[in-house]
Amino acid sequence: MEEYDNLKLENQLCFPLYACSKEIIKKYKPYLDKLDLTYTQYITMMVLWDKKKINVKELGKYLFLDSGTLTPLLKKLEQKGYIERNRNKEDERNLIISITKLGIELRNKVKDIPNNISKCVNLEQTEAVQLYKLLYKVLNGLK
Amino acid sequence: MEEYDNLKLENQLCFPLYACSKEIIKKYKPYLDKLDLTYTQYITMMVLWDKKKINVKELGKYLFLDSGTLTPLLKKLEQKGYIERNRNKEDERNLIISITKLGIELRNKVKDIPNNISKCVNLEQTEAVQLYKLLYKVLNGLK
DNA sequence: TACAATTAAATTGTATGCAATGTAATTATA
DNA sequence: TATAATTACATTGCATACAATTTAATTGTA
Repeated sequence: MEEYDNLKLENQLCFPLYACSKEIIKKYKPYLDKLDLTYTQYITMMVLWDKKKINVKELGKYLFLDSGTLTPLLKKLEQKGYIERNRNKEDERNLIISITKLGIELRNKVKDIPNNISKCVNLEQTEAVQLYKLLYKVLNGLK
Repeated sequence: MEEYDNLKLENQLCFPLYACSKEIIKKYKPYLDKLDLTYTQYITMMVLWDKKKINVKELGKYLFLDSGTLTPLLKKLEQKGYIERNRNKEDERNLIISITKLGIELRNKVKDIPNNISKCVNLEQTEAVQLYKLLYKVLNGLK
């Protein structure tokens, strides 16, 4: 082992994570472009399809994003009519994001995306599961 | 399996990739901040430490980045004195990036970063290797 | 050899992503 | 209860990312 081997790009763990993430997100683009959605908007809608109603703080926890990213993004989703933004009457600090009828309908238009993306990723089912588990182990174990 | 289960955030493979990548990059921040480097600048330097001289196109292939990202980034690294930017005399379209003495010396200052990051990531050595292999399998197999 | 096609960077425009700061509402406490 | 501390979101500033376009240099070809 040479002195600087651990500083080689091909010996990093973070780099393939970073590259992989970006390259797969690019694969979403043709599908999301048709719906005028970005990847970040898409995963935000995923949380909304599930939760229907959630405040920005909670949403940020699910998505690993902060208000600096979410505030403008949520305004855009509101403009498109997929969500509503309303202050919580009990605690005006909280902004409650709720999905609209149009937002719920959007789900039908993205139904096939996950399958199409799976086809791009050349992994056996067992490998995909393994990768998934390892990623969540890292994500939940970071210190 | 419900109709929309494949649209749940927790059933995506790309999302943990995306989140994991970002969260680990945040762990680099305190170390890189001290050196006034960003993560992207850091991995760019990794290629330069290895190759000494490379044009933008080639560099982009290694890093999965295009000239739109690299051009301003390389100008910043030039300002900091870590690289030089010179046109290839044989083919003026090519911009040759070469590492400077200061750039080579920088390597000594980042030597401990990989070890420090490894400590943040709660994986056994075998798991890390497994993750690494799966990531490169995805990266090289994307279609 | 003119000129079309290709190539490599640079530029432009849009959307993140995040640290740091600001603001307003709420909570804790002296 | 006045005010200090905390909290949630918004704003600002900087650095990516990347698609699309432009520019300049080179190559291919009629």
